[in-house]
Amino acid sequence: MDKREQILEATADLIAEQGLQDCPMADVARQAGCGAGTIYRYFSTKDELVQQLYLHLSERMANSCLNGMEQQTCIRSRFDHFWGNFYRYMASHPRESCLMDQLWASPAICSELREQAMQRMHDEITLLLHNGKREGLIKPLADELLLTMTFGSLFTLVKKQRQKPELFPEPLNLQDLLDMCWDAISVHTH
Amino acid sequence: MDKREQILEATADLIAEQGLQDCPMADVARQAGCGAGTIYRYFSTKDELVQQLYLHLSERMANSCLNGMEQQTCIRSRFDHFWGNFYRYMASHPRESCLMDQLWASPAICSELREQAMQRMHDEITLLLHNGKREGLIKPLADELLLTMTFGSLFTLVKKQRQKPELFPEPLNLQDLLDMCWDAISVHTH
DNA sequence: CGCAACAGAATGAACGTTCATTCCGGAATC
DNA sequence: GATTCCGGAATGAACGTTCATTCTGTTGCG
Repeated sequence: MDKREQILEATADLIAEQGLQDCPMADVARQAGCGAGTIYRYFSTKDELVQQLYLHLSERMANSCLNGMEQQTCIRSRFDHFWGNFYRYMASHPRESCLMDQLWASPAICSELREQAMQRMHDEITLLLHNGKREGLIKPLADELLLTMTFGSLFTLVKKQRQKPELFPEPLNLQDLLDMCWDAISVHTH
Repeated sequence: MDKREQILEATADLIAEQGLQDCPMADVARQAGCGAGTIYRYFSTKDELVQQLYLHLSERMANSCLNGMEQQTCIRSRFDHFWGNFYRYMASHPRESCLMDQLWASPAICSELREQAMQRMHDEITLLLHNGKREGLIKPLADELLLTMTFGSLFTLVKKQRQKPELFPEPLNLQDLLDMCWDAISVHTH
């Protein structure tokens, strides 16, 4: 049993349930099944604990998103594969999605840390967009813009589904979502 | 000079600058130019202060978004007008955008409050989508889905521009953004 | 025994809230 | 007009609580 891991898990559970601003160390300790002091053997500070949790989560999310990418060759399937991975991971991991939501909006995570954690995903998608633009499939707009539009819409959608599931009585069709994202950034020939 | 307004403004400034979790009442009082106790003459609790601030902001945002809508007739111009209003308001009000970002992700704002504040905007856009679908211009998908995709992409984009302006060296073309959003939800005839 | 890991009580700083007091403007009285 | 009185708005020091962090004693292992 890895104490460090247990503490990270406990923190994740608590933040997802009670929110970032209502997550006392005493509760983390209880949930992790250890004393309050023990936490400080693994993390020097509460801030560091939260930051490490963020890195831990990002790593797992990036792995999910990149999983199987090497097998995809055509631009559109790479696009669908990547963002499909992203959506499925988020939708099937409400705890992680809830955490990301809170951590992403919090000043507790500085922007350097945010970038570092997203680097691999960012590189992958930038390459994809670059190739797509060269082939004339994708609109000749800034990478950051194309990326943010796609990411933002899927991320916000997952969040809304989590917060108010009754607004989405029947399960969404993943392909519909990917089509919407693709239509947003792709060139339409008439 | 309206004290209540002053306190709301001070709270807005502080949350935008220092974050929701670093906004002590003592600081609010100092920024508002009044004693700490005075705040409690206008708001029974810190939570209520934050909630009232949220309502205050939502009201102004909704007014901006709906401004001039009655003059637009065709679906596409209504769409562009509404989301153009939204984007321009957010992009030109970084403080408000930053606040919305934090308040929207916070458990301090319960979902009833969130809905109440957004009702007018929600109704307007739902009607638009409904008409668009009837005319065969818009994909026959759930309103909530179409709405969230558009909202999420623009909101996330504004947020990213605010957090890392250096990623967007030249100003974005609003029409490009609206085209992307429209392409995402509209039917493409070949 | 020696040493590291651990638990949980103790500590003190930070913060939301309260409340006794002060301040201020406008009636009321002469 | 001058003076007194009064209500409620405003104040900020003080209080009690919460919470991150530290301290101290204990356990378990070599």
